[in-house]
Amino acid sequence: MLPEGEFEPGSVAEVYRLVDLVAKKLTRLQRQQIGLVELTPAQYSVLSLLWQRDGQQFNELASACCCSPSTITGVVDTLERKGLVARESNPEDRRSLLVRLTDEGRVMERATPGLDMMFEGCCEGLRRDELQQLSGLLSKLNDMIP
Amino acid sequence: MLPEGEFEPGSVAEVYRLVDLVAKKLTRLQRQQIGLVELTPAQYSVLSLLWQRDGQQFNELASACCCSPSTITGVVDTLERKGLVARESNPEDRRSLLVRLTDEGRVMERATPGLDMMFEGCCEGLRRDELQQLSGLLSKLNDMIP
DNA sequence: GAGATATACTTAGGAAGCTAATGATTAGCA
DNA sequence: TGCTAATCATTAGCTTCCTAAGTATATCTC
Repeated sequence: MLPEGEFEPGSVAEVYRLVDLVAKKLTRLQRQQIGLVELTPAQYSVLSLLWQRDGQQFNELASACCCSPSTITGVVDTLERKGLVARESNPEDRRSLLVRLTDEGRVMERATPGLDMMFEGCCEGLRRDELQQLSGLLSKLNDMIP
Repeated sequence: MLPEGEFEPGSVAEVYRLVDLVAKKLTRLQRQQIGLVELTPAQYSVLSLLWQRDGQQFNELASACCCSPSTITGVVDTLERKGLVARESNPEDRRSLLVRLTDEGRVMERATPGLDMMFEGCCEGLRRDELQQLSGLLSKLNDMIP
């Protein structure tokens, strides 16, 4: 949620405005696609992490998703209600729980379009090398922000 | 909320992951600063738009913030409760309302650090020309997404 | 001018996001 | 060993965000 102010060109504030806008637009596109299988972006993110590696702790999921642990509690609640995921006690540390996919949650992967599919054709005006450059700069910026 | 998957380098999906991460991190920084004057990022965005031009319609604010009109209804409700903003009927179109700053809302501008201030020093590792390049690429990408 | 269509805001209901505080468990250290 | 501090998940209370449906007003079309 950012205003279209006049910013010093090349300032971080200007970059923030654009980054925020682009993120919101892409999320909106993603929401449309993902909605076809009754998932929200947040649910998709958590499932994706589990498809990569099943059985993760709440704090792992939170830091990967860049949100607070209490948010993950809520998303996992919803996914559990849908029967896609289950809480399991962690034998190594009784403070923590592991989130694990159910059979249904595992099957879901095949029914769900990947991110690349969702964004296909949405920015054909950007050349390959421009996308890579963008990727590189964003990655560098990302590493610098605490 | 994005997983750290393995992505084809230079794909839109990879750019999305990074854009989303950077946006969240910067918003988190912003929230800390803005919290000192009891504002949320969404409230700050709406106030910023009004500081630039007072008396805007809900749909203008919504499209500038890239969110739905009903979200603006909620944010304006909160700002109104705080006495920073007021609803005013629009003489030109009786369907719409104008959001206008109160005196208190106007004064707020001087008490609030600008975006540039908030992000100062958060990415000194990025050169001036890199920031401008990033800005340019993001802007180009932004124009291509519906 | 009357009816259909479009636009502007609100409401309802739900999900996602935050912070701060709580309860349980573990780790550090004196 | 035993006390303190840190960590993990949850809860409570709010704000923000969405979609879909509702109400009021404008506009278009015949």
